Amino acid sequence: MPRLDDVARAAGVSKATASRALSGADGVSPATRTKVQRVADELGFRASGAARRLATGLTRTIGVLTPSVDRWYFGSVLHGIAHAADLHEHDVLLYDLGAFGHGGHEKFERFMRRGEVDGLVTITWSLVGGDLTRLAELGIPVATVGEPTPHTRSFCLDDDAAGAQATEHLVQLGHTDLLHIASQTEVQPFDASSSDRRKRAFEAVSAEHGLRMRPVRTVPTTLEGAHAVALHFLDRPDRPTGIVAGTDEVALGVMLAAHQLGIRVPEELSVVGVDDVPSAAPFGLTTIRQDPAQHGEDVVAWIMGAMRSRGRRGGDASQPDRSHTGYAPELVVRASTAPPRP
Amino acid sequence: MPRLDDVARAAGVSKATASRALSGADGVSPATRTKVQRVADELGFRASGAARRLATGLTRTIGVLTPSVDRWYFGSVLHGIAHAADLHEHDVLLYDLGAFGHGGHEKFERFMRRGEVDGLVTITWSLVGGDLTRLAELGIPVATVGEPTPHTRSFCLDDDAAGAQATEHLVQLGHTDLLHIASQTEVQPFDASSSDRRKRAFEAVSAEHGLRMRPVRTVPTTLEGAHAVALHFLDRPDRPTGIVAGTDEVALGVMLAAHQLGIRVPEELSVVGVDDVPSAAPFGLTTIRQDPAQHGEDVVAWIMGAMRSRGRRGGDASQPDRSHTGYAPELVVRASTAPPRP
DNA sequence: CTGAAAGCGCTTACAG
DNA sequence: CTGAAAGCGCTTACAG
Repeated sequence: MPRLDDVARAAGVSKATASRALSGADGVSPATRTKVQRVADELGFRASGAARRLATGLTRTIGVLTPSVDRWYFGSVLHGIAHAADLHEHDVLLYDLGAFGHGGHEKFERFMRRGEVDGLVTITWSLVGGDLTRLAELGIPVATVGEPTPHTRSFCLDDDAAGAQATEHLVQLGHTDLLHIASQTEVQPFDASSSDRRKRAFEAVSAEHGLRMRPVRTVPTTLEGAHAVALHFLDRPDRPTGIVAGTDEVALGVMLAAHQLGIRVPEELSVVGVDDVPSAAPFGLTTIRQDPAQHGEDVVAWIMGAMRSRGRRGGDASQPDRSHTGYAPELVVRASTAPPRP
Repeated sequence: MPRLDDVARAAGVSKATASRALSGADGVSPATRTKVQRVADELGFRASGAARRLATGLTRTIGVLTPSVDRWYFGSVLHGIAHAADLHEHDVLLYDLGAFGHGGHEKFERFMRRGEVDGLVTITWSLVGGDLTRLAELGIPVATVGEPTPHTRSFCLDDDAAGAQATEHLVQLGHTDLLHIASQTEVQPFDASSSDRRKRAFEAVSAEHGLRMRPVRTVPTTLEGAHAVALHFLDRPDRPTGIVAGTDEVALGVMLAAHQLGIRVPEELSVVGVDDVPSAAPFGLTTIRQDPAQHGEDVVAWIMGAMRSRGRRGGDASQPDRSHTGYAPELVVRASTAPPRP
């Protein structure tokens, strides 16, 4: 593996000049730059990342802390992050924390001990407020996607609007007897999780329109979990005419249970979800769309900007940016919702 | 941020001793070690990874090259990798290559240019043989999960056995008219992709039992893609009595299409998949189970072992291990398969 | 525009 | 068991 020194020697310049020529720094004559670059290519030179890190203090890496990678939302955010990081020539270091309390916290501590990154994004649900505070004190840009938080910059769907929009869609269709099925949050990070905010929006709209107030059901946050529970509480004559599910997975599980119980959707039961996962369309699920991959791209763009401004002002100059971006929900009407039957 | 030097001074020892005490190297008196550790804790010392990398040449990082993170198989493998890497105190660097030809190759080149890892796992479909050869020459342990390959160590489901088992299950039930629906492989990396091998096994079993030979259909590898295509070719009187789908996503898409066309499963159509995704159970899908997270854990375990033996023998001593591990498939019978109606 | 030199913060023979 | 010193391979003031 050739070193910078080899390139410099072969090009007949000093290490300093070779370094500048290769890094694109200015103050190098065009001729010299071209020559150094050619020699570097010929030799197959690849600068040592470790040496560069040590010299510059920059890792060119952004860290991701997530509770899961094998679920649609998290995978999509991660995809967006990876894509955007690549555009900025940054690597992504993945910390898959797993469920909180199931080894997640030890993994978090390990990150604190040895994770070396220039910027960090945490995908919600794995962290509590105290953790986020510690991260925010790391001296690097930190952002959260999936939940608004007072401790860091944050990005996510406007859950209040999403919950309201889903509920209002059914009210508009004429429903007066609705049930909200919330998906379980494994950890309660801040004052209100996404799930909580969607629930409250449902309740507010229900109250506003004077709907029958049924107690909210909370189910596991997977299709199979929601399905198992729905099989029980749907199988009774006094069931509602419409269901607002906290997520598409839950909605799909409910639809499947309804189908298996011989309850026709939407004739006898309307169902609306939140997410617009890829399988929502073939199942004809009416839902509220969000685009997590876009959120992932946006969070990286913000981190890159924040890194630049910190660099410029030499550190802890101004207050860190802890603003929140809420994405507007978009109702997608399909075949799972209709007016209630008289 | 305190440096090793600060710890050493505060503990009244040299940097060398402090380093040895902290790293757990032997040749340090117990008293000294304890003292150094205590001082390090008090000061909140965290060794610089960059400096350590430069001095040792080890990154304590393993790289993952994958075509996707937001699909069940890839997410699960990644989850297993992350978990096992954590156990070994290694970080994971994620390269989400995306579909080959859609920017995937440029990302691969970027990895070759600046990815610094001690071991590498590539999850199939994103790489072609030439790429794998280059990776194998990197001088670090490289393994592939998802496809057997001659270029590296590899791990995956025994696709031949899986395809045969699925087909034989339907034959055993009495079916003689089957259709295989294969999922599309975006790139054809080696001589036979998973999809190809499942297909060939289907054909071999069909021939062996003298079944009607229908041409294999190939569909997109998502539920929604398979669903759209199945809507067309299922809607005809001469449809088969049983379908062997290349994956659960495809099988689920087919079941949904059948349902929408008024074809009852399993009374009029049996369907079997491969994977056992979480939603297979609630949908009652008969399938061939595999456990990708386990494959991810195994591949990391192998990498750790390979790193140790390279270290021991100082480099390119013996031939690199390019063996293959095929996992035995496991048939899970549910409600989507039954004897054909007379 | 270019170069000599110091420095980033560790680890590890080598000597004692 | 411990320490002084060299070395890992870059970058970046500083001087010219």
